[in-house]
Amino acid sequence: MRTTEYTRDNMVDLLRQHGINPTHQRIEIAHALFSHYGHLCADQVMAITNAKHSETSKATVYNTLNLFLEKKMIREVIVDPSKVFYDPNTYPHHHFYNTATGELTDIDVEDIGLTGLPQLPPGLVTEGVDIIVRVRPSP
Amino acid sequence: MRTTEYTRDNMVDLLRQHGINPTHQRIEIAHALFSHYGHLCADQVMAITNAKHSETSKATVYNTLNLFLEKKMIREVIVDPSKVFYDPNTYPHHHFYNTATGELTDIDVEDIGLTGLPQLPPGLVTEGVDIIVRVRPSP
DNA sequence: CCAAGGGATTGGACTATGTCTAATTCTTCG
DNA sequence: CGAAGAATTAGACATAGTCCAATCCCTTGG
Ligand SMILES: [Mn+2]
Ligand SMILES: [Mn+2]
Ligand SMILES: [Zn+2]
Ligand SMILES: [Zn+2]
Repeated sequence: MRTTEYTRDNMVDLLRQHGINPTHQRIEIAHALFSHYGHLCADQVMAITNAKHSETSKATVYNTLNLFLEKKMIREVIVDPSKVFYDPNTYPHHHFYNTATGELTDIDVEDIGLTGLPQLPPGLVTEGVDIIVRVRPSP
Repeated sequence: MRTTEYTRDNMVDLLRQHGINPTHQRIEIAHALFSHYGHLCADQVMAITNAKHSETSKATVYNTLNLFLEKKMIREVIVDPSKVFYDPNTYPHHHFYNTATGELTDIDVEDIGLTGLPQLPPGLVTEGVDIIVRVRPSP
């Protein structure tokens, strides 16, 4: 449960906390992701940041999203073979994916119990566990 | 545990069992998927079916993979934003995904216990649950 | 204040996966 | 055989994402 206000000033702090130099475009992109608080894909981020009148290029949108990922300020959700979703919620959680509408909904990890994962072969380490529940409108 | 031999004749039966007219190209593609018994992507399927000397076009590879999916003879695994993997194992199961090598490994669903999934909103029905454990070589 | 340097941004070319279409070929069956 | 329908095909097309060299911008030190 988040109560923070997603002002541009707070975005600056957030960027700094992740070791990211807060430039104008980065602040706008962070603001788009966090104020919208949902699961956006790159073209939606681009549309939102360019909605008013400022210009942010496609290259910068992708550069920035990949930088945010690298610095773990956001995470990606891979459920659709044709595009990546970017998720401002980096707290571990899972997803419902509505295959008819493309809508993603969070599932709190507290609720979930997952047991019986096999031992990893030696030399491997777990990066994360993604649970995706694919849903669609009943017929 | 599968013990079937993946001969072309058996592929013909398998295609018929799924209501698919067994043509030369479809038999070859099914054979590639099932004899390799792994998780292949479209370009690998195409490379394998065209390895000897016969010709199967890119359009046919995609047509056929999508037909197999539709008829539920195979399933798709979405873990990499840049390509789909096709899985001849349609028995419910989950996956390890090695993000360094791109390798997918099955996790038997018998082993797994999953509890606490929230109730679905009315009007929605579950299509499937995918658990992906992303792993990488230890540092 | 200016100039230099490094980081950030940019347009546009490029790549890769996947789709579409219209023409062709193959199969089935009377 | 000949017609009809199904399957295959080459190649154009769509689209997400990457790459690159040129430019821009911001900091800093003289
Ligand atoms: Mn991608
Ligand atoms: Mn498998
Ligand atoms: Zn989420
Ligand atoms: Zn599998």
